[in-house]
Amino acid sequence: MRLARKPKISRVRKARQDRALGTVDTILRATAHVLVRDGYDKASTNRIAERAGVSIGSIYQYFPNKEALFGALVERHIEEMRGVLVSTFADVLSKPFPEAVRAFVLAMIRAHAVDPALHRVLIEQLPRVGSLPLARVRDVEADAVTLVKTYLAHLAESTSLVLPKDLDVAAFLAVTTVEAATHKAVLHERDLLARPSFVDELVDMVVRYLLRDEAAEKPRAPTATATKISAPRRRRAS
Amino acid sequence: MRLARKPKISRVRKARQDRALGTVDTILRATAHVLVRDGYDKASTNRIAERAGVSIGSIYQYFPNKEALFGALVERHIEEMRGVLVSTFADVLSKPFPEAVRAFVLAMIRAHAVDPALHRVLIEQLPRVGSLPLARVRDVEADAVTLVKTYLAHLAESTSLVLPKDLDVAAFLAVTTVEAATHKAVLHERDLLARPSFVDELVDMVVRYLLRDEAAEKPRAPTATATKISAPRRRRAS
Amino acid sequence: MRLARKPKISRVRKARQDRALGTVDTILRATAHVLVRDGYDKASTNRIAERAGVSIGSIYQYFPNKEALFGALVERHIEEMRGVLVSTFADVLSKPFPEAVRAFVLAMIRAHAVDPALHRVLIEQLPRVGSLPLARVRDVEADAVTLVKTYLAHLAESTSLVLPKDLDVAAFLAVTTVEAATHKAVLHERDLLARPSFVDELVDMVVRYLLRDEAAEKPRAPTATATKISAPRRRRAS
Amino acid sequence: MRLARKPKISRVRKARQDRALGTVDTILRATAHVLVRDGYDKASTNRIAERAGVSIGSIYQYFPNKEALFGALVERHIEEMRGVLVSTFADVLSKPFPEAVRAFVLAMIRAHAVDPALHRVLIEQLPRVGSLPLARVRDVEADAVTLVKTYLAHLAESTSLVLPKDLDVAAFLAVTTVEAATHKAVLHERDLLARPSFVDELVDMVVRYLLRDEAAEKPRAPTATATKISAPRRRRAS
DNA sequence: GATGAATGAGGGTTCATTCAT
DNA sequence: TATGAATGAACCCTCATTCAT
Repeated sequence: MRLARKPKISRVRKARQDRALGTVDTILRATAHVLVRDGYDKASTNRIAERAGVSIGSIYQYFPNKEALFGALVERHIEEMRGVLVSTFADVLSKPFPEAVRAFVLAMIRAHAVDPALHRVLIEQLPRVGSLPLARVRDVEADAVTLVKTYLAHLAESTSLVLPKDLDVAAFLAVTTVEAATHKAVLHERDLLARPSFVDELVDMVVRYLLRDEAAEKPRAPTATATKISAPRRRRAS
Repeated sequence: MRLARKPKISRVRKARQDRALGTVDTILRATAHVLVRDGYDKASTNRIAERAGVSIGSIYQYFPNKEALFGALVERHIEEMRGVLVSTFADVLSKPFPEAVRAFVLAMIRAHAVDPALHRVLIEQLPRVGSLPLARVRDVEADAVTLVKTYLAHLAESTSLVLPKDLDVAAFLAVTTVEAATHKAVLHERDLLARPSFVDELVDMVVRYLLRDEAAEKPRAPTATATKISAPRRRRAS
Repeated sequence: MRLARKPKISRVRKARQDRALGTVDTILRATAHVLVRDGYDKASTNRIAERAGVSIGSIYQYFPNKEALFGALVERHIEEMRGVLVSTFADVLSKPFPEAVRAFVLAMIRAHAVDPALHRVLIEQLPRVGSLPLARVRDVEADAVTLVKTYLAHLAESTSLVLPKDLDVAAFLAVTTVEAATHKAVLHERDLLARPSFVDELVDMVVRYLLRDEAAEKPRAPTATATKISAPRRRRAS
Repeated sequence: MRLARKPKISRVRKARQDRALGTVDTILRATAHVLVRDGYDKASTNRIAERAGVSIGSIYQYFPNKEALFGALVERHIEEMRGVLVSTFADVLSKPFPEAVRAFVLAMIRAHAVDPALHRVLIEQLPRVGSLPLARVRDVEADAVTLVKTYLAHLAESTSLVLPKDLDVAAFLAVTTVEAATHKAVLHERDLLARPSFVDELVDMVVRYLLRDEAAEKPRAPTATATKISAPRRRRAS
């Protein structure tokens, strides 16, 4: 007979560790932990409360329901990722093109590295029926697309670079490509990700795509470095 | 004991419609329908049975449990997509390079167009904890990567085309890019997808990436295939 | 996906073996087999039908419902046991007392040996809520008690044997003791049952109880061995 | 979601009655009640919860599953019976033999009288497939057999009493006989049980069996204990 | 008769949520 | 505020029974 015994010793200790943190934070951490450890299906509110070292009632003190709880976690995770992205974007804009792309790629990788395990459960297991996780991710991606498009439009106007004509599509492809490659690599192809060529190739791909070279027509254009240099030069030469 | 069952006219009519189809097929269709209409969390076996116009027992006559039911649906969907892909791949191999890429892209779009709504729920909502759904999708993608890599290796040997050095990464990027762009466009960016430039740009991106032109340096290198010609011109002269 | 495949080859073969038997008999055998092999909880009508090599419909052709099916099996088993008992009882009546007891004990053991495995499931697992198994067993035991009582009464009248005064209780105790000891030994104490002393002791117990010795009054009655000998001698001494 | 719950007056009142008792106790009582009233097959967890005046969830708060629930009930019942038995056994050991037997028989009757109706369902209807109910009963009986055997061995050594040679069988028969007779009488033959002769006869049977009188052969053998004396003497003088 | 696909009431169990303390 | 026992709708699944063929 299993009576409700509570040898919650370890639980209590764990909870104490987080004592400094607010209860909300403790709950959110526990949510992430349980989600990663046990998967979405097993992540019941009771289990989360247990892990957090608080009573189930306390969860409902701060979150109206389970969806809101997961929503807050998603929001928080997305914001962390966005933070990494944004802090990088800042100086991306001022860099010469190929370097900007590389910075963008690295930022994306860094963003995905914030908490890959959590990211994975969030993306793969959370029910996306409501408007929760995936929708928020899409929002972020949409933001990125807009940003990139703006950046490209700016480039096109202020430099002589030759860019794809349909900037909507171009920005979409650039962002989608970098995000998808990064995402898949971080989650499922760690060995590919580890190769130096991974970033190089990904950057190369995006640069080659976005940057159309006029150089072909002007064979002698001496470019110091491969990618970086050629690009600028290419623009509306004629 | 089964007493007078309530008429449930629509249910009966629905059932009669599908009478010609096997029960298994009816159930699978209902599963897809409910999944798309109500989302995974609401797709209970009882709801599916109701939609199928069969009793809950009939589902368990053909599927040992719910997971197997969804598994069968995933399998079926994946096979349909794979069918589209494979039937296209056949002649891809014999085509000159850029056309091969275009064929590949179109095949991927067509594959995703088989049942986009279902594809979406399957990808986004099915719990990927078991081994079924996502794993199967990854299998297919892994197959695609292998195929592409083989194809590229073959190209590199039998032609004078210059390809990326790290073919593992190259194949991964090519497949991931095309799949991701296609997937996202089909599911969430129908207006981008509708533009003629979408395919053009996607093809362009992949071709520009995979194909490095030596022609610039070796103007006379006359390559028979169309492949060489278009791309070549692009690269940096110096 | 588990479709209703029917590689019922072995099933069919099994069924053929019983082809000579009537369908009812085949079903009853299958019922016993499944009951013994899988236990009551797993003995579903479908499983029984499968084992019998007939369709589930055929069972309902011959038995109105599951209870009736098990009822028939119980009836049959009880009758077999009763047959063994009765055929023994016939000559018990004419035997001198201690031998009669021994014959009775042996008959009981033989009766329980008819199909111990089946007997066990029937006794231990069949729901006795209705009036089915246990009730029938009790009927048989009640019959036995009556028989024994009659026998004892007859003995008391026609001989000078001294018997317990309360023949109701005496008969009850005698039958209960022999049945219980036999039952438990056959089902759970095979090693005790195998000892020669088992039967000897059981017979001894009953004889000592039923037969009160006049010897006490006749101190010199020299009995060679303790139990065995004293008893016989006791017989119609007067 | 829990909307306005229906009054269910009796349920509430019943619940209030037991409010003092722990929920576990209430559930266990309800289980026993339903088991006795409706039989095992009808004793669904929902029915038990209803009877207990608690929600079905409360059952699962304290018992991991249905088997554990019944297991706890069996355990509890067995312990109660064992308690009665043990408290009696204490002074059995110090008593002269026939009185010890009588005490044993009375203890067994008292033990079976703890809750005969429950005892009956537990013994007759609980599926003994798992390891719980029947196994536990057998454990108790095995303990009794061991105890009795030890007691007899002690007697044989420390007194001049003549006992059966095979003490394994003797102890088995003694315990089985007393248990079976008691069990059947309590459950199905209340009128026999009510007769004073019932206990007398049962005690008589066991004593006669276990105790072999040397007195016959050795008239003068004066045995201190009451045992020897009573037995012989018992026979009808006339 | 025989078949077996289909039926659906009902069983055990889970877990988000409430509320008296 | 915090607690956690209690709640009960709903889920997945089983299986005795039916009936059109």
